[in-house]
Amino acid sequence: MGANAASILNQLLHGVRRPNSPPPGPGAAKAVTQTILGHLEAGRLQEAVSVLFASHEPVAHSLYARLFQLCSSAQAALEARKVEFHLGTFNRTPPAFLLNRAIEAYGKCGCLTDARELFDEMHERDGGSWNAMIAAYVRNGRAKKALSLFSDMNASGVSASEVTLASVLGSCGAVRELGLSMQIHGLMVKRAFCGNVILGSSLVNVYGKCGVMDDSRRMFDEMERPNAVTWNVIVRRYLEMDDEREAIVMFFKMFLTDTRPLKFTFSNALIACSKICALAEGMQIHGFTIKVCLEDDEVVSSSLIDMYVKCVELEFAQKIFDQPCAKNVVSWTSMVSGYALGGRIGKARELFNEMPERNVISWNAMLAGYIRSRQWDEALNFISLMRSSTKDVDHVTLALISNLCTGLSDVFMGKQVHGFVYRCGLFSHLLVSNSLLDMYGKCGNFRYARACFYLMSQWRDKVSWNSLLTSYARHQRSEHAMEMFSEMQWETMPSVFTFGTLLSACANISALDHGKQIHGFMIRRGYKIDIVIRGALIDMYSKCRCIKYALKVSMETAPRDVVLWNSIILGCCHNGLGKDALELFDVMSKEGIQPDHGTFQGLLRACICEDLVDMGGRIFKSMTNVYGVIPRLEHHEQMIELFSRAGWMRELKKFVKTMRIEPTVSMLKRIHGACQKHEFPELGEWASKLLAESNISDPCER
DNA sequence: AAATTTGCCC
Repeated sequence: MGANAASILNQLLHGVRRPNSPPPGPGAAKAVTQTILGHLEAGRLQEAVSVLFASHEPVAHSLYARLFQLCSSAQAALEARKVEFHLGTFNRTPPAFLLNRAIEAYGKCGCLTDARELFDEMHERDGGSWNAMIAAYVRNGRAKKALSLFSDMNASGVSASEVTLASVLGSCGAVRELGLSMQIHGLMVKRAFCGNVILGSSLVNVYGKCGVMDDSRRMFDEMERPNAVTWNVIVRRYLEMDDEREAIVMFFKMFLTDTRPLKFTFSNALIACSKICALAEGMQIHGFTIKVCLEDDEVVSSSLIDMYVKCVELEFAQKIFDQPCAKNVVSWTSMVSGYALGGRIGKARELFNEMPERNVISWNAMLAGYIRSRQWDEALNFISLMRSSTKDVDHVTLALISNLCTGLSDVFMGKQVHGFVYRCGLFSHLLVSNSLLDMYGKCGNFRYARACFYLMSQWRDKVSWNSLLTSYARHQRSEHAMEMFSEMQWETMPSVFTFGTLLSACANISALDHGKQIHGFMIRRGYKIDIVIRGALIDMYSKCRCIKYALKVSMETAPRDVVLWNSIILGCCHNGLGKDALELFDVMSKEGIQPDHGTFQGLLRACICEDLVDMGGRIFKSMTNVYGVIPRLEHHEQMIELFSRAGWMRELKKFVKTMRIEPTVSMLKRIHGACQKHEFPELGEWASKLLAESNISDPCER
């Protein structure tokens, strides 16, 4: 494109230079220069260049240099070409330093072809020419080109200056060129460039980007006077290596020096706090921002709001958000997201509706809220609203819609999402393909799940493996899940997510040895035994009839959440310890944990195995009256089981007749059986009549 | 500077 434009320009130029135009009189050049300077002083670069262009006399080198510089900062490619043409036409061999300025100007304008042509045609290149050309590549994101030119430079015997090395190190960071960076580091030591703070910071940066944080930190510690940029780099690199603690520590260290943090450093440190919910540190940083009068800055206040949102301190976030200067799309989206993911969907939607402008991220934040709180219908409505309000749909939107299909167990809709993803060319996006894989797997469509999994061979990660593994385990294919685990280790490392699933698989097939091996493996390899893993361990040990271990794991350490308690209570029931289960419920209540559906299934199961019919009845009533947990189908089934086993037929009748739900076929069968055993025909006939009717209306249910 | 996939009980 550049060459094409240049050739058109050449034609134009030849038209301008008429051969029979009168020769310029004496003093004409001076007049031209004056006119040009006049235009420049008034900021009219275009006019100045036009005057030069029409003139048939060379001007002073310094004027060319100034024009090139102005073209650079104004990013005026056409003007730069005109100046270069004039320079080349009226100077047989223009000095290298001027041509270097031209290369710089082309680089700044993004005209790499022009820059390179000029560079290649130069008769005499100096170090500056190489620098200018390398910098042009770097500026336009062509890191590999920059590095290959650097190698040409070395081959041609030109020695690199500090300026060159700074550009080159930047490119090394972009393409993770650790080897070359280390060579440059060596060269810097040899040429005593190590005191150069820009080069030092570049090395801290490049080592961090290449993932060798220890080297990055050593370089940082060796630097005598790290500046604000150096500090920013080290904080940022720790953050990107997921070492949020160290990022925060470095930020606080910085505050002990006299260096004033850049506002980006504030936001980097705040992001680190957000990621690990470090509220106390975040609040201290908030204090610092006030101290240096940056709390009103747009970027800093957005970061503060997001920090409070992520630490679930919505009141604090709201307080900052209420300041007029803090309101922009980003902070607004943070607030919506905070309320939405915190379950305060109504408040989130209110705020969303008030937004003066929204982008795709704002829409996604709201949609994520509906899906997180399993409000499927609202999510569907919101999606149609989104489709009619904006053209914006990105990979996150598609992953969210795929999750919605998973929640609805709607493979049909899921396939439509898949088709849409395919047409957008987004299937190779890891987030999207993982969501689709998960959708097929969780819906039990293993043919499609497998197909996705193989198509993803080139880019799948441990999330893909975990997702498929879990889908198998949840569809009663635990052995298959265990086999996949061995296969998985050829490709990626297992994570706590993997072990959570595997332990549950072991529990379901009573594979105590496997379960113990996993437990031991996790301890030996230093995996964190978090609350989910502890729940899975308790479940595994108790289902494998190893209640001693189960109780040991459960009582070892707090905290315990409701799922963990449910595992303990159910675990006791599995081992015939109903009374203990009921006692443990009191301990759970004393810890202030609210029971849920699962808890009551455990308690009713305890009553069944201990024949505590009265107690069961009281517990069932307390669900609605005391705990506000609406009994589900399973609880009704358990009550029927409880009365039937004990032969409490009148109570059974009363319960069945006052149930708020329709009796299922399996309930009717259980009732019918009990009535026969305990000779209670009045209810038995009712049950068999209903069974006969359901056989006609629903032949599939048998 | 904001949204995003995988795990335990029922």
